[in-house]
Amino acid sequence: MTANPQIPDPAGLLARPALAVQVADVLRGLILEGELKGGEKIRERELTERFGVSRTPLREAMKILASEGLIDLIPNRGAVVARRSDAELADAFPVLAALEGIAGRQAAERASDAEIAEIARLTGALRDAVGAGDRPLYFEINQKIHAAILAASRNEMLARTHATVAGQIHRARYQANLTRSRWEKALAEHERIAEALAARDGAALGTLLHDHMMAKLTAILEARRSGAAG
Amino acid sequence: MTANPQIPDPAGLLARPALAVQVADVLRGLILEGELKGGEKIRERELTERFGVSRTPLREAMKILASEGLIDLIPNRGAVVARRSDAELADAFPVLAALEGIAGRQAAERASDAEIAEIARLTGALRDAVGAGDRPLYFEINQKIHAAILAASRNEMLARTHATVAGQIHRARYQANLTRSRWEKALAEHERIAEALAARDGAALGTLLHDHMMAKLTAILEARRSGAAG
DNA sequence: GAATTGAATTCTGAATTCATAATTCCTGTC
DNA sequence: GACAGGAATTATGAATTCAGAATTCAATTC
Repeated sequence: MTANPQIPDPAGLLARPALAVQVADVLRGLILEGELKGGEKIRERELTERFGVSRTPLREAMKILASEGLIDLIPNRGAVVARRSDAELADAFPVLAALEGIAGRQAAERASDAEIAEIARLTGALRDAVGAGDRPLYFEINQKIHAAILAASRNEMLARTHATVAGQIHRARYQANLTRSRWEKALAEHERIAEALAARDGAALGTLLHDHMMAKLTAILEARRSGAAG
Repeated sequence: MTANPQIPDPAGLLARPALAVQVADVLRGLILEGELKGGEKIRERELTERFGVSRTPLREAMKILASEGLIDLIPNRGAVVARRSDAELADAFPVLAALEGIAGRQAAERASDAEIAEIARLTGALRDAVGAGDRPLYFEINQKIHAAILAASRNEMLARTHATVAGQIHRARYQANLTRSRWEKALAEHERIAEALAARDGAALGTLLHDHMMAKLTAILEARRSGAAG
């Protein structure tokens, strides 16, 4: 008999995740995909009908997303999809850059050879996407590379933290209507990143990833300034 | 008429936070204060009676804390207070160190003179606490200094991210049964931190805070290794 | 015709109820 | 006496219900 009652073995063999967690995942997807836009009000009734669940798990899911910063809860008035100001974006990127920096340093130490090869392959595909002028494909591969580096860092806490911060500025990253010159610079940065990883040079990789992210911020803010607000 | 239904002005003048959020705050406090220990099972019934609320807001609160990583939800078996392994601690500290590093860099730029003076004052109090051999006081002031630097960085996203990561390893930080020599080294580090802030030397402050945090990790892991596990 | 007040409707907040899964304890058997 | 099986109890998951706040719309007055 333990004095502290404990769960012996989470196992999770056939344990289905709670409905609220599933709903949160779907809702998060809707927000990240842009189907629910920033500033938009969230109607409980509408979503319960859409998902076919009652209000209880939906409201629990909304609490989860609010704690992630994806939506804002306003007492007695429901929830709205969070809208990030330029100032908040500018604040978030140094945080993301620092997180990617550590990810790079740890990935250089911990990545398997297979992971390094995969990232090299993705970088090649990125070059092809730039050559073909395919922006959606570029964004997709770009995201895969960053996710692969995060995974290769073998740091669960880092990955979770990164995902939370990145989620809050996710949509902004696709607003960067990048110019050809910025696009090619970004590709060059990615190729140096792949090289540093292949050489397992953690310090260089960390710095490259950090600077890459900060350059992205500059590009996004410029794009926001030139293109009129949405 | 907006196509996107929007909340005109959150205002929040007399808007009380939702009961679930209040419950989450209290529960978080219980976990951080150590009243609910790692691995301990959370009984809904017990807590609803203690807080005088129904299960609904309590369950919403538990979803919030789970998304913060403070508790683990096990489907159909309730929740347990998360227990962090040494490996997870070792993963968390580089993340925290990086976050404090940016905090330092931004605080050097953005802190008001009053904030700098306050941190200098707290550092003096820290020296007194070391002189008096008062460890609880030392921990308290130490935490206030780090919080003050975070606040001075004027970066809400950074503060929130830091709080989330720090919360998950909070209790471990007080396990560091620090030796006299480590204690005095930490104090010296704090005095250099205060100096760098006074000089508004962001690069130095960032590095000092980063290294300070990593040194703390080393001390904690050593303390855990020598002292038997709890 | 515009503005303000008040009633009706709609939505959110929280408690309660119902269903289902897990744990515990007892009984019977080997 | 120990182990296996099963019933009873207890806890969790989710839907429903009830209460209260906010929004909307209409009516009245200036």
